[in-house]
Amino acid sequence: MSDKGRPRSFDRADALMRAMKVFWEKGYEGASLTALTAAMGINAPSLYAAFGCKEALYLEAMELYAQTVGTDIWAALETAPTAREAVSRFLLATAEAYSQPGTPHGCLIALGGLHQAAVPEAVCDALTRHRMENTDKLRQRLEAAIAEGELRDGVDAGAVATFYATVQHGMSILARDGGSYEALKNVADGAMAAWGVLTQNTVP
Amino acid sequence: MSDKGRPRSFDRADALMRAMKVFWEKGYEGASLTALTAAMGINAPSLYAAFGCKEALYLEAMELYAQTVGTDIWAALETAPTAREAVSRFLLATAEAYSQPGTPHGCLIALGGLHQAAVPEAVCDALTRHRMENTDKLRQRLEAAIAEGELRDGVDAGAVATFYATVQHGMSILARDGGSYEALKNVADGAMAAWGVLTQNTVP
DNA sequence: TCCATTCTGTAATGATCGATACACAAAGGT
DNA sequence: ACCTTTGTGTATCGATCATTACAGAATGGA
Repeated sequence: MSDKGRPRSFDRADALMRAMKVFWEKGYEGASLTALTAAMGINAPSLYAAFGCKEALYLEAMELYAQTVGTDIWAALETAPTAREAVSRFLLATAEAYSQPGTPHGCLIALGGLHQAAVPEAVCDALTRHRMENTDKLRQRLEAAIAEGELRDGVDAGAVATFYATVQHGMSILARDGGSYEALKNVADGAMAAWGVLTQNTVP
Repeated sequence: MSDKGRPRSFDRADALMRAMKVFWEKGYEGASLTALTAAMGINAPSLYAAFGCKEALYLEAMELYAQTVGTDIWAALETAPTAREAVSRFLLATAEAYSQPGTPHGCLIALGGLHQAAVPEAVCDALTRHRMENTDKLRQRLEAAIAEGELRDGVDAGAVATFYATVQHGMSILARDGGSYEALKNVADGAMAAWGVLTQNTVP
């Protein structure tokens, strides 16, 4: 029913990926329609026909980021045999991703929507929600480790998860400031240095 | 020589403080001239006569932030008797400042200029430089501790400083996401949990 | 008192923003 | 071949952005 009319002359998925990179580098407010259409190789009306509006395009780009770049980073959480290894690999994957040449440094989601006034409410909310969900993934992995007996019963999984998520967010800023892979790895190692003490603490 | 002509009808320092709060909450790009002049209680020509342009106003506001809010946070570095206590107090002061009711959450400097394209180059550079200088303050305190014998000779002061600065940057994002004082303190405690291991490591 | 100087408020500047009106092109269905 | 439907390119929309012309108001100095 929808294969009538003139066919689209560009690859929607490819255009979305290009838009994602622009948003990643410049942020929502820094990515002008002019910059977006130039990078996507299309004109404004095509963008609006295919994606709705800038806000909707951003939300799609954010999801694409989460499902491509994000997946690389978070995959370790589910494949590593122990929680400690999972968090360690997660941080090292972060260090690697954030210093990857050819892509913007730091995380689209961590660095986006930090100034409410500069961004539509829905975008700000979606970004905050994503950050929360990521913290939650860490927490769930830690809780699984408690259930499996790797970690002591009573370890505050939420607190530990918040700590590692926060370190990762800081790594985005470090990456934006030009921090090298070594600098990022150093932070990852530093955070893992807290593991022993953190997983000894119990909820009071 | 300059007390000729019609006197200024507003308090420049007060207006700058109000502008600082707007930039703090909204960021450079989110703070429109309309919002700035409204908060400052003056009209655009008065703003331009007193501060030059938006970019110059931002740079002044940033310096004011560093010398007021910033000083509260960094004071501990110089007053605490040991480096460990200095860093610990620094992180706790951060947790307190970033959750202070009545002020925007998180740090103006940590959260500013993270998207180059959305901000004048000079602003972006000044913010990055400030973040670097802050890391340097930590490093210098750690090096002093090495010189004094508190820390082992060979501890990588730069690496430890980068770790704690990065954690603090992450705390700004946590604060923006509504993280409570308890959540922020929890991160501070987590970072301090790494102290023992970090200060055992030596440069290879 | 009159002038030079500086500030204030109104109102407007050109530039850029996100978003579209419109006419034409390219496809399928009949 | 014709109609319907949808995408494309040009050119433009009103809104908002940062910035400023301009005329009047308020001061000190002559």
